[in-house]
Amino acid sequence: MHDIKYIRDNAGEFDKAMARRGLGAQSPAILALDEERRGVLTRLQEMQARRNDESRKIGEIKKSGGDASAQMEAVAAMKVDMAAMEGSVRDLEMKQSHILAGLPNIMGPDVPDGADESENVELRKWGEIKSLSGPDHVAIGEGLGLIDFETAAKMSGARFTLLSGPMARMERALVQFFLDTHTGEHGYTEVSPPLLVRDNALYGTGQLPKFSEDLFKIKKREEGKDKPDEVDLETGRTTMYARAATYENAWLIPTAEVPLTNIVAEMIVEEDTLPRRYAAFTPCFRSEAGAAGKDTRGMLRQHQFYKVEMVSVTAPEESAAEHERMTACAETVLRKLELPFRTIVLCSGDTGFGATKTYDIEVWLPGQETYREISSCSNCKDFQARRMNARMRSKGEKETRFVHTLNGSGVAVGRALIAVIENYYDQADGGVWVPEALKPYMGGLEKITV
RNA sequence: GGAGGAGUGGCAGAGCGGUUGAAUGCAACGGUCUUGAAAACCGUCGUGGGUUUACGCCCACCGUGGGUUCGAAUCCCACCUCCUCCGCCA
Repeated sequence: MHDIKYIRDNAGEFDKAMARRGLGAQSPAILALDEERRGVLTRLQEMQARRNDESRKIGEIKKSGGDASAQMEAVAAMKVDMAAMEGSVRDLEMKQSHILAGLPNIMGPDVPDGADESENVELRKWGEIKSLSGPDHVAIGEGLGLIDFETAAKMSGARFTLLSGPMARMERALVQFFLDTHTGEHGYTEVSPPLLVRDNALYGTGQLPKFSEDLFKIKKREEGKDKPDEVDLETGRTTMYARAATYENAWLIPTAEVPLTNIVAEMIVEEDTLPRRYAAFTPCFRSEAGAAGKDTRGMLRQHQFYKVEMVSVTAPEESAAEHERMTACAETVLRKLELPFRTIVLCSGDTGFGATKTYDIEVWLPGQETYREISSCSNCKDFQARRMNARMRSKGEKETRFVHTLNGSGVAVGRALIAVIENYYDQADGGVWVPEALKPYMGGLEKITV
């Protein structure tokens, strides 16, 4: 959400920032609307002031036993005009906030210009690539009989995976390792948040209203429709989305960023309790509506995956440094896993809606002979805070300021599993070595073999 | 699912339909006192918005949205949320 005052005072700057997002000049329309809104508002308020005055007089007249019917009639006559103006103000306000809520965040000056992901800029590389190429996780996992896409598809459709045995355990081991590292060494507080959230939470982090098609929604069962007994006995199909009759219109979280960031929604936090650092392990649900046909092989892009997420809430002055720190925290777990990675800064065309600046960490995948995203760390500054009204107060200060929020994967568990499988593959026997860091979580197992 | 209760400022908690934006307490801030601090005392102290060069003036906000009224925190309706008890349940 953008500050209309900022746009009023910095229309040129604002339009330049939107131009970097590939948008035309936004301020003329916004400012015209704003002016109209304020014009009507001022006239309405003048009328309200007059009404209040008259009403007060009526009260006085009546108290002293006089006849106030003339005044009462006059005020009653004003009501028609006032109602119209109220409607018009509300209308204009809604139009305005609709426009403002739909515009992306202003990017940092140090974000490189570029049209798409091909123009992202590599910042650093780490690790020795031991296998430049090799079988992908699908071949390896199916060879071991521990990754099963067909069975998952049977019950759930495309973009689901079923892991079993030591492969399932390794996924859990990654989760444990990531969380233990971030809570034990990086100062994050572990959180186990709700996975179903309301509209306003998703609005706060910026997924709504623009990106609803990327999400899964729990729909209320309509009375008389979608009943469990309406399952078609021949096909076994039903149109029912959920049986939770008491819970309606919730969304499955696409990332723990949503519940974690919303912890501070509607709050005024004392500055000395900042930074707040939260880490959570959660499933993530994404419809992948815009990715049809993309990454269809394997478990790289799923409707459901696990992720350990980091969220920081900081004072405005601290967010840039926190961004670097958070990215380093994500890199650390990859270092400990000895997985080769590179860190890039996303160019203007690839930076997400709510971010001012985003670092992606990409891990080397021998099966694809390329680096693929495994973490994304963004500084949203006050963009989300404004939307969710998350503020802070400094010691001794009276006024509040919006906090800055940051989020980053620490890291995506499914993709980390892919990276381990492919980078620790032993072509001699088709097995997968267990990374040193994961051994404590694998009961000391050295290697996954047939 | 059934039956009740409640939503007011940073927090707690009052509030006959007519200067109530809202008592009181706590917290916070400024000051007096003190070597310093505490205590005590005095004072300040909600948010958002419009307008003004400025002092200021004005408007809105007591869960949300409607309604009644000349006038609503206060009355009516709907909704949302939270709490308690019962039932069911991992």
